[in-house]
Amino acid sequence: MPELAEVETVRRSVARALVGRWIERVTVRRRDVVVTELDPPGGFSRARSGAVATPKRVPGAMLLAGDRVSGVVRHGKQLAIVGDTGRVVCVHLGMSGRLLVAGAGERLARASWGEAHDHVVWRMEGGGRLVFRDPRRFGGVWLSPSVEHLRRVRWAGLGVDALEVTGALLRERAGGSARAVKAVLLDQNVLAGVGNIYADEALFRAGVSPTTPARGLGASAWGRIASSVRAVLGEAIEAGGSSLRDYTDSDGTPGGFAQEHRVYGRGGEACVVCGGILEASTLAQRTTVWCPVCQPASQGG
DNA sequence: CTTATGACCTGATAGC
DNA sequence: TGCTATCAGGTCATAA
Repeated sequence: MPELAEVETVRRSVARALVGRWIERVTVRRRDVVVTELDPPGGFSRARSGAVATPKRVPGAMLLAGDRVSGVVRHGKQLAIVGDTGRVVCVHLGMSGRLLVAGAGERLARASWGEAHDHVVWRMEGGGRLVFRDPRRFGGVWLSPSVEHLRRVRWAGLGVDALEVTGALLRERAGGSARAVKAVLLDQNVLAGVGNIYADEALFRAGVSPTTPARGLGASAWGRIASSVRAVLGEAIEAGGSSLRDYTDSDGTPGGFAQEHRVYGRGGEACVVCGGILEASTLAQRTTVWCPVCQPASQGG
C-alpha cells in the first residue's frame, strides 16, 4: 500500500496510540519476516542462494518487550518504533504490509484469510495490540540497537526524504543519469518515499514526460518536479493517504486521496486539464500513465 | 561504476 | 459456481 504519504499516515496513528505506553510482550509468528543485526546479510528468507543457519528465536527485548515507546520516526517509506532503552524496531511495509492498532478489548478488522498473515504481535500493558500483517511478505521488520545504528546501517543508502527534496538536490544526485526521469524518482537511493502512484502524479503536475532522460532536464524542470513531489505528498498526507484496494491506516480509517489522482489508474481516460487521452505503458517495470499533451516528450525546462 | 531484468510472494479481480 | 490469467502501492540480487 504504502508510499511516503501512506507510511506517514500510519506513523501518526501508531504514534498517537503507542507513545508513552509500555510493551508487555511480543509474539513472532513468522521468524523469517524479522531480521536482526546478528542475522546473515539480508536475513533468512531473503538469502536466496546457498544454505543459511536455522533461524533462532528472537529475544523479546530486541523487539521492545519491556520498553516504553518513546517515539515513531520515518524516513521515506520506512518506519521505526523507538523504545526508551534506545532499541529500535524498523518496519518496512513492502507492497501489502500493514501496521494495525487495536485498543484494549477491541478486535482488529478481520481479513478474509483470518490471522494467517499476522506475523508479529506486540501486546501493550493494560491491553491493546500492535500487529504487523503482510500477506505478500515483501515487507519486514528490522531490529537495531539504536536509531543511530539504524541510520548508519540500514538507512545509510537512502536518498533525501521526499518531503524535503529540492530541485538542486535531485539535479545533483541524478542530473547526469541516462535513465528515464520516472526511474530516477522511484530510486530510493536518490529520493526516499516516492512510489508508482506519486511518481506519475508528480510528473503530471510538473508537466514532464516520465520517459524524459534525466540528463535532458534543466534546472527549472528539476525545480518543478521537486515542488510537485512535495505538494502531491503533502496533499495526500492531508487526505490520509490513497486508499487502494483495502488500504486503511492503523485505526481502520480509509484514506481519501485516491479520488484526487489525476493520472494514476486513468490510462485511456481524458486528461483533467486538456481533455486529451491519457497514455499508459510500462516504464521501469511499472504501469505508467501520462498526458502526451501536458507532458511533452522533449522539453528541457 | 551504471542500468536493466527477473525473482520474490499472495490475494483480488476479470474473463471465460 | 469454478477455473485460469493478469495485475498489484516495492525492493533485491545478479547480469550485462
